[in-house]
Amino acid sequence: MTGSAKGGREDRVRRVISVLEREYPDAKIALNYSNPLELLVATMLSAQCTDERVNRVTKELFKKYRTAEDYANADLSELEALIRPTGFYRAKARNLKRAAKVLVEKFGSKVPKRMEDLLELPGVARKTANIVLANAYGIVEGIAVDTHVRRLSRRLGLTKEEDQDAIERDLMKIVPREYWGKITYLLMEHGRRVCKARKPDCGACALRELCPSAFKAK
DNA sequence: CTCCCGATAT
DNA sequence: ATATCAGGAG
Repeated sequence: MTGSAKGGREDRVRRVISVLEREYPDAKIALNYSNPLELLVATMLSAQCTDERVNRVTKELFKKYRTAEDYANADLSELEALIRPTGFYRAKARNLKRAAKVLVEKFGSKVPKRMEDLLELPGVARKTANIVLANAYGIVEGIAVDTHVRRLSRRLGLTKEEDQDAIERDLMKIVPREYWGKITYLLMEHGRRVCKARKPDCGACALRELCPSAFKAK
C-alpha cells in the first residue's frame, strides 16, 4: 500500500531536516521587516527576485510608506519607480495598491491573520500567505513552497507533483508539523548554496547519500 | 498556457 | 543567447 512509500519519504524527510539543520543552523527569513505590513509587502515584492534586491528596495520604500493607507493612496508611478529593481514592477505596484485598498476597506488596515482572508489580497497566494502568517504571527497553516522548495522536494524524491499547491499537500503529509515553518528556509538555503537550479553541486552536497538525483542531475 | 520585468549566472 | 531568480494573475 501507499503506507510504506509514505513511510520511506517520511523517514527521508526527517534525515534531510536533521542534516540541513546542522548545515544551516541560522536558516531563517532573510527579508527585512519590522511589522506584518512590511513583511507582506516584502514578500509580495520577492517574486522572481532575490531577497537582497528586495531589501535594497524596501530600505527606502518603508521610510515613505508606513501604513496600508499610504499604499492605498500611493501614486502608482512613484510606487513603480521605488520598486522597479525587483522586476514585474507594474504588476507588483498595482497589486500592492489594490491589496492595500482591501486591507483598508475590509480588514481595518491590518494584515489579517487568516489564510482565507490573506488569499483575497491581489498578488497574494499560498506561498506569500504562508510566509506572512508564520513569520509575522507564528501561525503555521501550511508550508511555503517557492521555487527552491519545489525544485529540492522533487530532486530529493519527496514529491512527484509539479503544481505548488499539490507539492505543499504532499509535504504536509510527510514533514513533522513543528518543521512546517522552518523547512522552507532550510531548503531555500540549500537550494541557493548547493542544490542550484542550473548546476547543482552534488559533489559538495551533504544530502547526496539521501538523494535519488545525486550525480544524475547536472 | 502566457504575461509580467530587470539583473545576473552560465 | 538563454535560464533563472523568495510568484501570481488572467
